[in-house]
Amino acid sequence: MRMSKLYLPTLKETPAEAEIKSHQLMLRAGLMRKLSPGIFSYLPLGYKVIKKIEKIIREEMDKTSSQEVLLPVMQTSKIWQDSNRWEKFGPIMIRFKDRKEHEYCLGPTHEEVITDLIKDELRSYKDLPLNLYQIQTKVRDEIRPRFGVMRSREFIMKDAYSMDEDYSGLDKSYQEMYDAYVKIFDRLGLKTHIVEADSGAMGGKDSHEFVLIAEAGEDDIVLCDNCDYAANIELAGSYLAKQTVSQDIKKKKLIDTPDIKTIQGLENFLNIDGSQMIKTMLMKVDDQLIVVLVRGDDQLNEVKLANFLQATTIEPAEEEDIFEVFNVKAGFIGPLGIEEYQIIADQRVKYLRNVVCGANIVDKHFKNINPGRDFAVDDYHDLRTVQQGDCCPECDKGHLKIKSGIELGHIFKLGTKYSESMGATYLDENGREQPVVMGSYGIGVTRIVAAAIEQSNDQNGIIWSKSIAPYQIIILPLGNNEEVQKTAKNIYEYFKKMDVEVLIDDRLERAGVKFNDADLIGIPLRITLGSRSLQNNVIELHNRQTGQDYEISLDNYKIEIKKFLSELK
RNA sequence: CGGGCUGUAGCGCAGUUUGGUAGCGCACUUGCUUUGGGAGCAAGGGGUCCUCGGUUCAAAUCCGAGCAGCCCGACCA
Repeated sequence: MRMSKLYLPTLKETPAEAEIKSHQLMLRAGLMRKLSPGIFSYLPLGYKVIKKIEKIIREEMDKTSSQEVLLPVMQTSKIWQDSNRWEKFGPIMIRFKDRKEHEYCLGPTHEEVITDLIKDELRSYKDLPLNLYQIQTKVRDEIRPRFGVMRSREFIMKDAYSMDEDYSGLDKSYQEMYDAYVKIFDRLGLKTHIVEADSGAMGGKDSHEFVLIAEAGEDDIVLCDNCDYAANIELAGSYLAKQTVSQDIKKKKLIDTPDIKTIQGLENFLNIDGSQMIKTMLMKVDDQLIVVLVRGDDQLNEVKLANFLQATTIEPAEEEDIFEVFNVKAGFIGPLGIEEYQIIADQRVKYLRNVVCGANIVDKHFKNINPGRDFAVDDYHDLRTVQQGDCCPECDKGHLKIKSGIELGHIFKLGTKYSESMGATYLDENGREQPVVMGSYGIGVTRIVAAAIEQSNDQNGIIWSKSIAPYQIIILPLGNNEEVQKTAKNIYEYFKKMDVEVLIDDRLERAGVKFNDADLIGIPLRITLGSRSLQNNVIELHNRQTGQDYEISLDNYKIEIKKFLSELK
């Protein structure tokens, strides 16, 4: 491609709206432009990168038993009502009506469509297993789109759906996708961690995320520094030391805590650590009020609580509810004397002795409170969010690190959630009707572009890996010496003929402009030639990945550069 | 939805406090010079100053309402 013809508007200055590196560079390098918040147009260079990512995903998916389809963006409300998600998905779905007043949405995901698609065609266990995938734009009315393409309202996603007779079939399908994902991310040159994850709104059982560690990531993941334990913080297990409680049990005491409503306030006022307190919270769990206790220095993990209670919605209770249950405002609430409500506590609460908690009286707390003696707990469970430095729940020896990462892929075992509600069944060998057992497998295509840039850039711009670079070679003829122009063109034509993706900067620009743009757009190999180098019968080669420079004789540049091409990462 | 900030040329911004001819840098056009890491000089083009309303002889500037964008939070692949 000749750069004089390429629609590549690069920016010298960083747009003010872009916070993170990838967002800045995607705008500056002319990969995309914003239409409105979270909605982008992809320009030739950006779209070329997207197509390369899609190609790798396609190739690896086609090696599995999955087959590509294309499903609609515009979806009728009916299928969403069938799966009971029309209400549940909430405002994240863009909804609208057609001229006949029929309701539609723009697909935020495709479980419903795929289930609807297969339910009329699948008759027999002989039709299974089946695995279909698509690469499609999804639309979600995100509360707050940000970080460019990282959290956008329109994004391209590869999603696959597996359908099996039973759970052992699902396990196989899941493993096949898991293995394919490992290959895909490897080929993309992305160093991803595979972490245990929560299946969240999608529903289902096992789940893994493929996460790239990056400052800009929105996902917190937990890694052990000793073993290979890795999990999303939403479900990372909490280590519970073998407890020996030897402390004497002291007598309960009411104490004055004027206007002290927070754990930190109590720490300062009483000069006691948060670990010697009980934090009481009232949660609204699927419209039911439940009292939840954690240690004062712990944070409640709502995902763990939701999973334990098999709840779909969890939110902090309203002020009125708190008053109704405890007869006091937040800040002084405690678990004593509220037997008519269910009390659930984090497992670490069980081993607390002589601690502080709210007294359900304004400006008062209790001292020397002991679970069991002073109040009853209906259930103890792991409900706290793990913290940096915690002991590893897996190996017992290592300590946990918390890192932010970018979620690039997510695979779920859905089970029969959708097939049951939507009637996707088949007849088994005994002629009995059974729901199809499903799995769901997503990869964020556009997000990968951003992640790749986050992983690899420097102060001059993007540094693409070989597999997704829009072009492999960029040729910079400097000056307007005719011999230079002619030679550059010959080299360009040669690589074009060899099917190497090559750019030539034939613009009437100064050397500095060409160098800077070449760096900015991150092409792995740069060939420079000017009258100076031509006099010595050489061309200059710069490797963007290693930063190294070479002089290569014009007589054997074809072989030499081919070698460099094959050595690219 | 709550909190904070911002809307002035394609981009980055000043001007708003104290009302009085709409500016700077980059980019763009033309000419000359220059030509190996974002050139120099000269001449030029480009504005509903977010919108609507109000105050005033006079509004980018003051007042009111609205809209949009960005950041933080809740939420989320």
